[in-house]
Order: sequence, then C-alpha cells, then structure tokens
Amino acid sequence: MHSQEELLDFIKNGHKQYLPHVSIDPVIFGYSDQKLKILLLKWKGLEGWGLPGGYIKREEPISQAANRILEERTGLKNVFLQQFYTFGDSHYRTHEQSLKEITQEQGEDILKGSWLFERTLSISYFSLVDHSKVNVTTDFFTYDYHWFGIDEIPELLFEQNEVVDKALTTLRLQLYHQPIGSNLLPEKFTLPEIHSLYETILDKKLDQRNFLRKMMTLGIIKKLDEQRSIGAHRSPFLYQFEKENYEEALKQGIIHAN
Amino acid sequence: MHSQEELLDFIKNGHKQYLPHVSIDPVIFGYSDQKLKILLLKWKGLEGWGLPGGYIKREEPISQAANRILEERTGLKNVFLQQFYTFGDSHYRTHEQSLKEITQEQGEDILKGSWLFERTLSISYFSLVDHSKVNVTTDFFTYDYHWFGIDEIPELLFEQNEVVDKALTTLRLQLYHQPIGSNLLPEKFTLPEIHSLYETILDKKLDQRNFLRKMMTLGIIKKLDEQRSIGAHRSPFLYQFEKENYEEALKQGIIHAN
DNA sequence: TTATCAATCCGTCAAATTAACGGAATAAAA
DNA sequence: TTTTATTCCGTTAATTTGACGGATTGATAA
Repeated sequence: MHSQEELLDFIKNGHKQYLPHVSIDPVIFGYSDQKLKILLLKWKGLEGWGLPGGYIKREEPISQAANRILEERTGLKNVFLQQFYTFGDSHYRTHEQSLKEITQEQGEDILKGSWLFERTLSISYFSLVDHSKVNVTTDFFTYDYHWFGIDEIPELLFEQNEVVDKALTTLRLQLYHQPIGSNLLPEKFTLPEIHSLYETILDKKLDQRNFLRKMMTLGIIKKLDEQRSIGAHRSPFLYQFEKENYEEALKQGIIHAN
Repeated sequence: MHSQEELLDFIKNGHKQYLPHVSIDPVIFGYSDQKLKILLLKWKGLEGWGLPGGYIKREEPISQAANRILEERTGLKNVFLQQFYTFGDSHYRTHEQSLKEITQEQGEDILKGSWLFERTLSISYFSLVDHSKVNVTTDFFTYDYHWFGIDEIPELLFEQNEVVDKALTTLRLQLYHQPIGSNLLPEKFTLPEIHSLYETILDKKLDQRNFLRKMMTLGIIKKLDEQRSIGAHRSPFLYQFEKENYEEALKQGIIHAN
C-alpha cells in the first residue's frame, strides 16, 4: 500500500504539502444489520484504536480535505459529511510513539523535529455511510480496521472517546433536520427501512404511524406510487428523500416560536 | 499600547510562541438600548472592519485561548463563550496587506516569510457580553473599534460576514438551551428585562405570558420573592437563572421524542 | 383453490403543548 | 384621590404529540 520510502518522505517533508498542527478526523458511522457502528483503525506501535484522520493540503479548502480523507479511507464520494467541533483542549495528539515503532529500523534520526510530533488540533466531522459499500484502506500509521458497535467502543487513543460521544450526540440532534439517512438507504426505500434506521440511530422505539406522520409533516420524505416486491409478504410502498426540505426544517423547526 | 518593537518581534518570532495557521475569532455580541450589536475592529492598512482575533499559544488549550483573547480585547472574564464552527474553505486569510502598511518605515525585509502571511483557519466562537462593561483594547493590527447593530454590519474583511451570520443563527438556535443571557443581565433581573432581551435577540415579538410560562417550564429561570423598586410604577418581581437546568433542557428538549 | 402467515398500511382519540387574547393591580406623581 | 405607566396573571382555542389495534396484502403451504 504505502512504501517505507513514502512514509519517510511524509515524515520529513509532509509539512511542505500539508498544514501542520491541524488534522481532520471523521467519525464514520456505518449501518448494517440494524446496528449503528463506527469505523476505527488500529495504530501501529501504540496498538490501540483511533479514528481515521488526515491532514489538510496547504491550498485545500477544509471541506474538500474532509471529503478527500473520507474517500481515501473508505472509497466513498459525495456522502453526507458534516463538521461538528474542533477539539484542542486536552487533546495534545502527536504521532511520536507510533512513529518510533514504525521507523525503528531506520534509526531515529529522521524523526528529529518532525512536524508530526507537534501538537495537533482536531477538526472533527461525522459521516453516515453504507457499511457494505465501504472499502477500507489503512494509512501510514495504521494496519487494521474494525467496525465497532456504538455500545462497544473501546477506550481510544488521543482521548478520542470525547470526539465520538459528541459526534453521536450531534447526529441524534440533527437527525430530523439534515439529510442524514440519504447515504444509508437506496435511492428509493420503504417505510420500514427508514423507520428501522431511525430507531437504530436513536436507540429508541418509534411508533410507526407517528413516525410516518412526522416525516411527512417535516417534508423529509415523499411517498411514490411504486411498490417494491419483497419476498413473501405485502408489497411496501417506496419513498424518496426530499433533500431540499431538510435545512428548511432546521430553521423553522428548532427556533421555538413565540 | 503596543510598541513597534513588540510588533516586529511578533511578526518575526510569534510562531515560536503561537501555533501558526490557526486563529480564534470570537463574534462578540453586546446588548444595549434594546439592541443587539457586535464588536468589530478597524484594520490598519486595509481600512476595513473585521472580527477581533488572536492566536493560540503552543501549549494552551483552545478554550483557554478563546477566553484569553476575549479578555484581551474586552477586559471580560468568565463570560459565556462557545465554539460554533471552524472556517477554512474560501477563507485564506493572511495579514499581508495589513502588515505592509504597518511596517512601511522598516522596509519590507522583516516580512519575508513571516508566519502571519500563511493561510489561517479560523476557529470561531461567539459570546454575549454586557456592552457597558466592555473596555475595548485594539491589537497590533487594528486601531479603532465600533459596535455595529446586527442589521448594519458592513462588508467585512476576510470573508467574515459568513462567520457573523453563522454565529447569529447559532445564537438564536441555542437561546433556550444555553445560559446565554446570564452575562447580559444582572444577577437578579425582572421579567420585562429578560423578555425584552429575548425579543431583541430573536428579532421577534414574544407574548409575555407565554414567554414566562416557557421559561418556567424549561426551568431556565426561577422567581424570587423579592421585588425591585423601579421609578414610578408597579414593582416587578425579580428572577434568577437556574444554570444547571440549561443543558438538561438541551438534551431533553431537542431530540424530538417518538 | 383456499387457508395461513408475515409483513405493511392506516385512522382515531386523549393528552400535552402552543398561540392568542385583555383586564385587574400596583407605585408613584400630579 | 386621580392619573399614568407599568407589571401581573388566567382562560380558551388550535395544534401537535403520543398511544393504540384492526384491516389489507402477497406469497407460500395445505
């Protein structure tokens, strides 16, 4: 994947191409088997789990950087990806230990003063992706990955549990106001599908009829007059997202009137 | 205030003390005469208006940096200050033009390669302060300040109108869920005072009785059994914030049940 | 062909919340 | 004691939310 030469070049010269002191760390939620999971990578040297991450190119808009980094790790383009917070309080992340391991055989000279040792702020994004479409590629610092159910997240490196928690809170808060489901469901989906998705994300039973009413009232989805033929039972109607309406819902919906 | 020597040292050596590429830019809302205003500074050289800003010290947590920067410009400590977004898309802010003016007499040599010329991401916070308690101090780059009503914000430097807009939207969204008013009102305040504050911030009439009921239901304020003696009229009761309840309200209140 | 099964679909009523509304009480000054 | 400006409060209608179960459909099995 990445040759040792590339790695050494990255350590020595990465700061010429990337902004130092700032990384982008997406919390990637995936959905499969009615479970909500997040993608974590296993660090070389540190032998612990952490979020995928990457650096911003010197001339690259940060939203573009976030999309690029997501694509580099997952292969996915054009998915919902939203910034939610920038961490830089207790979070003095560096790659020191990790790099010592990786570059052991080279001696430690090359590490002296590397940009990767410096304090790094973390601009965090979250994303929801279709688990089955993801093709994970590890990066220089990592060698394995795993999708962890959100109730089985281990203690993470770099104090990233806080990041994950805030991502989840934000996801749930915005669920009715951002086109969050649109990467997880097929273009046309059934009511039970989206219903189950929302129940999973909120970790809560939602009455089916009330759920439908709410989604229709907010204008988030619209009913088509097609049905899908599922195996053995009654054919469910298909629905589609109405993306244009989401942000409206946000503004109208949360600023409590009067 | 700042000597020319200090400025030159800051230009040449600031990157040893501060993280380059990242600034903190608080949108400081002030309230007076029933108007909502923001504090803008006038840039030397560029002759335009922009947000106050500052850099993060190399070992300083960012929330602490934000508070320090706010204090440096306004003299205020311990006020409500909240991060809301990190801008870095179209926002390639540098101090190049400004610095050329300021350091004119020194020749331009010192500017070569200054850390201040590099691209800077902006971690943005907003704050609400009591206009009358603020003691504005300009910084190296600025020489004047003004409180602009939010409906009379000029075109800002560094594409900061976007920042201000997002700050205002966020402020309004969170008004019922964060202890936002607590820096703007005295410890004990009357119902008409807080009512008028909320009307001003939301730019909207709020029915007085319904407003009271809502604040009480959310547990944001509590009624004391003291009254204040105002000049000529009926004595209003006093109220106090119940800060502990705000964040509760956030979690319980926005995640729409069922 | 019919019965069975598993899943989807839908409507009503009660409870809670929100929105609209005006008149009585108070404190000082005239 | 009257006037004036201001605070205080309660009720009703409309809307939204929450709870609830029975009828329909599409295929498979008898």
